[in-house]
Amino acid sequence: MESEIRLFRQFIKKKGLRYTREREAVARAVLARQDHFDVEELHLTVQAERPVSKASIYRTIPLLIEAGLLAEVFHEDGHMHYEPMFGRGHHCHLRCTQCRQVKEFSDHRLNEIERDVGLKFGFAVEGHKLEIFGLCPDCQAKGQEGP
Amino acid sequence: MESEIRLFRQFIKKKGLRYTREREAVARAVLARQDHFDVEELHLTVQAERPVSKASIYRTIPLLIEAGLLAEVFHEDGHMHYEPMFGRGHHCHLRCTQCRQVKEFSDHRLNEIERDVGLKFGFAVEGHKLEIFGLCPDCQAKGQEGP
DNA sequence: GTATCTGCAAACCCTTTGCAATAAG
DNA sequence: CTTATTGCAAAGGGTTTGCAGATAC
Repeated sequence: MESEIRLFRQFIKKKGLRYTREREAVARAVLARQDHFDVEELHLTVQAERPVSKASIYRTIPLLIEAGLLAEVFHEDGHMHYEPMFGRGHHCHLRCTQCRQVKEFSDHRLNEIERDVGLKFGFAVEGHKLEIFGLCPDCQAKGQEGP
Repeated sequence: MESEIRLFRQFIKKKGLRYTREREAVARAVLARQDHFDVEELHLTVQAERPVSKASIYRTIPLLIEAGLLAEVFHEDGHMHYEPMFGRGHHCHLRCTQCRQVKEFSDHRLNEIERDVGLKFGFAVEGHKLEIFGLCPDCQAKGQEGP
């Protein structure tokens, strides 16, 4: 984690910005998480270490994304959800449409599809987002026995 | 198109709801489109035939989605974008991150991935959303010659 | 005739922004 | 010291909702 923090500091400095306690606190909170979260949750996590306003959270998020430490996952329930990029390879999401739990997976065939589609349309592909949705085992079971 | 309208009418009736002029106007506007659109554009399209408030557009959208005539595509620029499902097979999107144009494609390997991931996690898969993004040929060219 | 639906306008919620005070370098 | 950054509170913009009048059936 410390190496990512150093990276973030370098990134901030290189842009001619100031490395503030608030920015570091947000970065640390993001790196400490292993799962998806929204701004509300991130704000609470950050608060545990240092009082930082939501405005600053919102202003720091684009920096973390540009620095490669954070990524938008999907917009749901009227707000954006994020995930840390700390030492994790690219992966996709499998979501239960009932209980909303999210599983992660990756599949090499996606790289092939990405390459082929890029070639076909002449695009310089930068990445992809795949989400598969359905009912998880638990919700399938509950669905059968009734409410 | 008339057959889809009939389908929608059946759907509405079966739910014990009322088949109003407004609902039909929104359904017709959706079916008439072949491309992506947002609520603002849909509202304008509907208005051409009949004055319908935005509130009614918003209230009708979930019905059209449930009826299988409409689908959410992605949330961008602070609002949701939709596409008609009128007689079109499932497809995915290739988007230019610069000019925002969207191409459609489909690939059989996605069905395989969907099936395999579902089996691995025990999910009853309902569908997927794949978006590949990158630079379209035009924007690549413009990028090289400078602004 | 009755219950649902519509339009309007206000409410909501997430996100962004203007500004004076504060802190980084 | 100088300029960027913060917190606050207000503004913004998409979406939802309460309510009285209109409409489907």
